[in-house]
Order: sequence, then structure tokens, then C-alpha cells
Amino acid sequence: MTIGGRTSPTLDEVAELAGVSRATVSRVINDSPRVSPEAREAVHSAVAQLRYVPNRMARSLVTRRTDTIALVLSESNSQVFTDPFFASMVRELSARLSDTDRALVLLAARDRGEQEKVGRWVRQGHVDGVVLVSLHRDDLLPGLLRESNVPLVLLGRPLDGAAVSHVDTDNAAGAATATAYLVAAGRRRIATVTGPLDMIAGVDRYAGYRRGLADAGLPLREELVEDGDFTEAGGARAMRALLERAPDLDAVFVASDPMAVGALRALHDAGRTVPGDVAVVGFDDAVVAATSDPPLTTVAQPLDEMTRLMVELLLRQVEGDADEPEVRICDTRLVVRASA
Amino acid sequence: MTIGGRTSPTLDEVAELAGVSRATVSRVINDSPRVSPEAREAVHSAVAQLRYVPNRMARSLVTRRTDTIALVLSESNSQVFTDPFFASMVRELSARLSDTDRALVLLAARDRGEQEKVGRWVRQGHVDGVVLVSLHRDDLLPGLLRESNVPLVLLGRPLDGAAVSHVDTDNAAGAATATAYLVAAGRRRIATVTGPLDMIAGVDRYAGYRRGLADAGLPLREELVEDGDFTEAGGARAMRALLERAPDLDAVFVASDPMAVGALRALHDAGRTVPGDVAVVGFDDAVVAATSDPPLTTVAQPLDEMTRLMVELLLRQVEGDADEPEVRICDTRLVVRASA
DNA sequence: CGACCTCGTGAGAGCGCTCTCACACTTCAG
DNA sequence: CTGAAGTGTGAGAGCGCTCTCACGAGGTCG
Repeated sequence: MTIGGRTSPTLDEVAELAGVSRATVSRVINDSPRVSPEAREAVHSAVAQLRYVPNRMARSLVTRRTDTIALVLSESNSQVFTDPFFASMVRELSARLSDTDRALVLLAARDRGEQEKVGRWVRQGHVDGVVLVSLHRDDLLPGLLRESNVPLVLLGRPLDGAAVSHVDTDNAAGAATATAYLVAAGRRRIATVTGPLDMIAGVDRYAGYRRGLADAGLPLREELVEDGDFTEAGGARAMRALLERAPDLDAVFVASDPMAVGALRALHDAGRTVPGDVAVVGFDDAVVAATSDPPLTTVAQPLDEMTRLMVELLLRQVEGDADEPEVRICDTRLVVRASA
Repeated sequence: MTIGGRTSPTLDEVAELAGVSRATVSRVINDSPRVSPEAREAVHSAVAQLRYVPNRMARSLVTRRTDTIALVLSESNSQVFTDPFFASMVRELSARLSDTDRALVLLAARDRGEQEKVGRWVRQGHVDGVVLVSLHRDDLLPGLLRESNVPLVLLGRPLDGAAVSHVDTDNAAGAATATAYLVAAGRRRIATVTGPLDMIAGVDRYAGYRRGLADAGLPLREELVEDGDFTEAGGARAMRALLERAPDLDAVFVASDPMAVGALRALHDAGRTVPGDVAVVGFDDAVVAATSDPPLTTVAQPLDEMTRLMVELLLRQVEGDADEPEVRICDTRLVVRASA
């Protein structure tokens, strides 16, 4: 194989140098047990001498595996990158897959054109499986990938209720718990900054907020609901809108920590104290939640466990042990700090 | 080819259905000119009917190309993702490569173990070329990739001065200009928050700051220099340290916009007005620079042009037209807003 | 002591594609 | 009318690897 003008060695060359057959070299490379110590040794030194690296394409052509997994971000907003939740997930995913000697690659699909392109790329057989995150209602990718029969796991349940393996948190329960906590603290004019309502996490957390109000016998007030976009700037903007429309609010459930940080800033700028005037609860338990001023009370989701489960479900499909789509729902936990 | 239990069609099956030879199908797939319209039509409909997708591994095995390019982030700090500079670059890179029908994948190499793993993955032939960004002094990757002869372009000149194609801005000149601007505005106690000094951008911007001071005949004062890490939190921390150590500073050159935003916050918290008490200049002209309070005066680098150049240099190597390593240095531009 | 294993090895087919080459057929200049 | 040039097509080799199968050498057992 030629890269940059130099030719890389092949199995045959290694075999010749080691004085064995191609099959034996292949056995050594793949750690097959039945090889004599002498042959193994000869091959290893030939490999080292030639700086031999197996050609992945040739190998994959016969094994039908690439040992690489794709994490696909279906997000028009390049701000996803900015979300610490996402950064942590990448780290954890990558570590988990390393344990199985598989590589992780990230693909971003910003618009329909890129989604189709990514779909094609995946169908061509570049990867053994796909983890799909940050899904919006009109995403093409779940459909494209499902019909291409590539092993697939979603983060968050599919908006259309399709039968696909996925891992999710009980967002609604978490949001309801957060709202109940605010009620129990004596708050009565509880506002919310929602996530994007074309994403399942946005929808479910908003539903949980409503359930929390209903459970407490409180009415849902339109002026206390403002849509956000999961970014800090969006959270600040939404908070300002809420303050303008309902200056007497005494609490706010914010559907993500970055937005909650923005809300904190907007409240501070408006001269409100937290939690004195307004109690704030966030969602995610991002790193920033512990360092904000005041530290955020927030709904934590077990990100590491979720990542572990995604890898588990995906690898089961990759290994061929998967029969039916599987679903795992994780519990949330309210982390009480100073903001509420 | 089997994915998830179903078998995907091969070229031969398409050929049989279309009533032509495998070679003709291949010609149609690859847009070769000499195919009769009838044959072309027959193949197209067979492809559509079988939902045929070429097997990338088989194709790559013979063509020696994968039509995918990797962007490798060599960064232990998962905060890189958070940097808007990086997000913009990904978007632009992806768009540029789309024009040439190549896919972009991202790989993160957080520690030496992952760097070696990425190096191996690349050497195995998964990609046609690599763009390497966010380089630190002790990174293994430049060395690993260079000796594997894979087409390679760095963002930022190599710290060890090795002969590798790269694209960079004239960081030192930009920083010197910023410093001169502060001097011209009558500032005399000009501090700096540097970038990480094991990264070339950190080193060069710091050098530019020193040159700016020297050109104005101002001394370099140790208490006016604090290291940062290119993050907002790091910028705030550094600014607080500077204020404590040198309460009488009247300006600060901050080596990145996210850090400058953090510095702005620290200054605000310390009761200093900007630019009244302290003038602030950032670097990058990130989106946030225009929306911060006050909007940031900052050194802009032509990110889109740099990305375009990286793609150009890389593709030239991929196409085999590259002889020697090539270098492109872009000019910076001072964008004056309200903070200085 | 022949039948039967086990073990290490090599020969060779084949994964799905591209691409060179040869061939049949047409077109056209001389 | 002949030779050269051009056009569409198919046969077949080969990319670098894995993996099945056959085989010979040595060991075990009835």
C-alpha cells in the first residue's frame, strides 16, 4: 500500500521475512492460539522490522467489521459542542469503547444535506454501529439509519415512538420532582424555561413541570413558560422575557444547567436575589452547576451509566446477539445546592 | 454484505439484473463517460430497485482512497469542544470537504494512550488525510503521523519547528498590534492573560505582547503576566490573580475571547469599569466578542480563510501533487469595539 | 501396532470492487 | 475498398486480508 510515495509492507512480505506462510502471520496478528512460540517470535520480529501495519480495508472486506463506532450529532446548532453534557459523553464513550479496542469517530450533521451524506457514509460500511444524539423532530437520520440496518442506539427516546434501541433518563419524573421541590419550599409562582420543544428532552421536561404543578394543584400559567434552546445565552434571554411578563414570579425550573447559568445572570442583572427572591432549579448537574453563583440546585442524570448502557446495547447488536430493540431508562436525582 | 441479518446486494447482482457486466455497472457508478445511455439507464434502475450501495471497503482496497478526512483534536482538556473557535472551524471544514465529496470525521485524543490509538487507526488506512489541531508541546501525534506518511496539515506552526505543512495566523504580530493599540490609548500598566504556554498560539501571543511593550519602551513586569488556559473560567481566575497582585493595572491583553469574557466578569465583580478603569483586548473575534458587555475589542483571525487553506494544502497532498511541506500564514486584524 | 486425536502449518479460495486489456462494431479519411 | 481511429462492452486479474480445509508429525489408547 502506498501512502505519500512509500509502499507499506503486506502480509506476504512479513511472511517471507519470517519464513512462514501468510496464514501463520495472520494467526499471530489475530492472536490465534495455535501457533508455535518460535513462529510467533519470528513473525513478531518481522513485523517490527518492517513496521508492518495491517491494511484495514482488506481486513474489513473479509471480516465485515471495521472496529469503529460513530457518534453522530444531528444538530443544526453548532452550539452542541459547547454543551458540557456532550463533552462528558464523548469522553466516557471513547473510554468505554477503548476497552473493547474499538475507535470512536464523531460526525456532525448540521442540515438535511449533511444528514443524507452521513447516512450514505454509514451505509457504505465505514462503521460497525452508530450512537445518535441530539435528535430533533424532523431529523432524517433515525429513519435513514434504521432502514440501512446498521446497529443503532439513540440517546433519548425517539420522538415518533419508533421501535429503536435507546437509552434515556426519566426526564419527566426529574422535572416533576424539581417542581415539587419548589412547591414544597413554598413557591407558588413557578416559571419554567423549557428546552427546544422539537427535542424529546425538551418535551419531557416540560411535561414533568406541568405534572409537578398539577400534582400540587397549581394552574399552568402561559406567562410563566418561555422556550429556551439549551444554551446559556438562550437561558438569559428567556429569563429576561419571563421577568418582563411576570415580574412577581418566585421560582423557575430551567431545563438545562447552561440555560440556568444564563438565567442566574439575568436575575442578577435584574436585581433579584437567588434564592431569596427567586429560586432556581436546573437540569443535568453539569460541572458549571457546582461553580455558579450561587451553586445550582439541579436534577442530575447518571451520564456515565447512560453512556455505559448505550455502549452495551450497541455492542450487543454489533456482536449479533441482539434480537429486539432494547430500552433502558435511568433515574434522575435531585442535587440540592444553594439556588433553591 | 450482511448487516443486521439482511444481505446487501453486490455489484454482480446489479449487473445481472441490469443485464450488463460488472464492469459496466462499475463505470456507471463511477460516472465514467463511455457508457451507452441505455446501459446507464438499466443500471440506474437496477441500483434503485436493489437499493444498492457500494461497499466502501472493497472499493478502498483497490483505489487506496477512503474519501474521508480526519480532524484530530489533540487535547487532554475536553473543554476544547467548548471553544467557539473550534466549533466554527468544524463547520467550515466540513462544508469545504463536502464540496469535494469527502466526509469529515472528528477524533479526540485525550492522553498518550489515545494518541497512540488514533495514530494506529490512521496508519491502518481509515482516512486519506489528517488535520491536526490544538497541539501541545509533548504531543505524540505529529511525530506518529509524520512517520506514517499520511497527508497531514497542522493548524498552528509546529512547536519543534519540524517541516510539516501548516496554516497559522501571525499571532505575534496580532498580539503586538493589540498591545500597541493599548499603549496608543494611553495605557501604561498593561497586563496579559496568556494562553497555555505549551501551545504555539499561547507562546506566540505572549511573545507579541512582549514585543508590543518593548516597541513602546515599556518594561515587562512579571506581576502583570498570568497564565490562562483558553477557557472562560480560566480567564476569570487569571484576572482575579492579576487584580490582586497589581491592583493598579489599567489594561489587559487577553489571549482568547472566551478568557476575555471571563476577565470581563472578574473585572465587573471587582467593581472595575471597562474600559474606564481597565481596557480589555481579546483574541479570535469569537461570536461572543460582539455580544459581551461591553463588546470586546479583539484581534480577528481569518478563520474561514485559514480553514480553506488547510483544506487546500491537505487535498494537494492527497492528490499527490504535493512536493514539499507548504506553509501559509494569515494576517490578523484588530476589531475595535467598546472594551478598549 | 493400527486407529484415532491433537497440533502446527500451508495452500488456496474468496470478500466486492476497479481497471486494464482485448474485442466487436461503427465511422470515416484516403 | 481498405486501414485507422473511435466507441461500448466484457473477461479477468488483482487489491491485502481471513479462514476453511487438508496434511504431516507426533502422541495416546484399546
